[in-house]
Amino acid sequence: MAGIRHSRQRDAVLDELCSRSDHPTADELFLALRERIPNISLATIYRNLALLADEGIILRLNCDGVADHFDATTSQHYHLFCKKCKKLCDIEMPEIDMLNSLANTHYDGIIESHSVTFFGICENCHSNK
Amino acid sequence: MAGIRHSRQRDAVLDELCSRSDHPTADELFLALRERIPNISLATIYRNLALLADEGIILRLNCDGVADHFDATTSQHYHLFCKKCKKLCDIEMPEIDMLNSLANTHYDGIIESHSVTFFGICENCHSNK
DNA sequence: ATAATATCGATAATGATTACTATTATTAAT
DNA sequence: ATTAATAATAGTAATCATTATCGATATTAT
Repeated sequence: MAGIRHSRQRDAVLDELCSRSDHPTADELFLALRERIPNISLATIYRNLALLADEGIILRLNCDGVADHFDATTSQHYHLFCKKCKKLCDIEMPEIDMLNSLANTHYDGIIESHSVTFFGICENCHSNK
Repeated sequence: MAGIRHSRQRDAVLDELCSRSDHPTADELFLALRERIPNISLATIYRNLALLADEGIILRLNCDGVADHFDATTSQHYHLFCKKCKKLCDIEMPEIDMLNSLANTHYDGIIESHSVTFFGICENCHSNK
């Protein structure tokens, strides 16, 4: 929150995102936030999510085709996209640093970072089977 | 091409994609293909790319926010998104099988596959520095 | 050659996201 | 606390990638 202005709407966006463990889309946040702030605009949600993501305060999760999801947990973790419930779930595991160096041994460019998404079945769907 | 019908347009889409080493978007293919087939429709490109991807004949590459890219090389390789030229480049390296098993040791669901994208600077941009 | 079926081109529709604008709120400086 | 400068808001229009629709045309199995 370094040097970022505060507004009721901006604070509410971050607050709502921090309070949930799922990874809502802008539209899902919109539905939740209009309970508190009835006339909040969807554009305001998008604007603030973009700003917070640019500042590194939240994460923007891009999962193919569908709307972006957002995550207030910026500490190291990975995500799994469950093919049953179609949700993004957290996988807490240390960063796989060797991926970058491994790629570098096969490539003459500069590998700076990577993004990994796992696919399969989440804990919930698996245990409720 | 098991059991798939052929048409001038469909063959041309696959042909064009196979002939290039970049990873064009539907629109980029559209621009190239209308040289050969002046009245080809953008919808036809999209329709055939979707079909070919569903059949596993080509790959759909989803890179955040922007239009999907397509790749006729389905053999194992990874991609790097170059922050200088903003292009997707191939990284030829064997599949990192241990990623799935590593994730499984940290997670109680079922990890079936993963997708990795690297970020950095491609060979071209790096050597032309 | 014919009938059944898939594909085509053209374009409208959709869904996610961004841009625009007049109004309102927040901040920094008096 | 007032004020001036600046940023954020709501509401909505616009954009961009992609998909759906539909009547006309092409492809395939018979």
